[in-house]
Amino acid sequence: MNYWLLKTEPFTYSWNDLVRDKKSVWDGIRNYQARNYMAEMKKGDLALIYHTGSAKEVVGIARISKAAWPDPADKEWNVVEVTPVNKLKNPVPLSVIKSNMAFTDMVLLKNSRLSVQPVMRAEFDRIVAISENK
DNA sequence: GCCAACGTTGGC
DNA sequence: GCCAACGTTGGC
Repeated sequence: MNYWLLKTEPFTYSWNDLVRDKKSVWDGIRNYQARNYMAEMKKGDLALIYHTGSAKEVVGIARISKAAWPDPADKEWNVVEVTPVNKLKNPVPLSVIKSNMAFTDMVLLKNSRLSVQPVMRAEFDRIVAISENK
């Protein structure tokens, strides 16, 4: 089981949109590194959903409900299907992640522009723990 | 609104 | 193959 983080601009497509839609094809990723990570995703993997822009916080957990397949709009690229699992009890802001030593190696901090990224299980668990203890 | 960091493109 | 120029992302 692998863990991931998916970024989205909430004005474009938010966690609430995902909940409303029940599932969503995660498309429009046009970055080779991100594409490669998408190709590694397996059905059942979990992904943190992170809001960029003015939000800058992890808001929920989604499941990869369908592994990567070529984007019908441009077959050079991949899409996956994601399904919401649960909203975090409290969102975990980037500022908290930045100030916590447990996350110094997190891709979110080291490569802030990557919109699809792997997350260590320990990081994933810590984010969930922080979200519940507030 | 600015700009640092990063990725891509294209001339050489 | 190098790298300057340019474009994009996303935090501040």
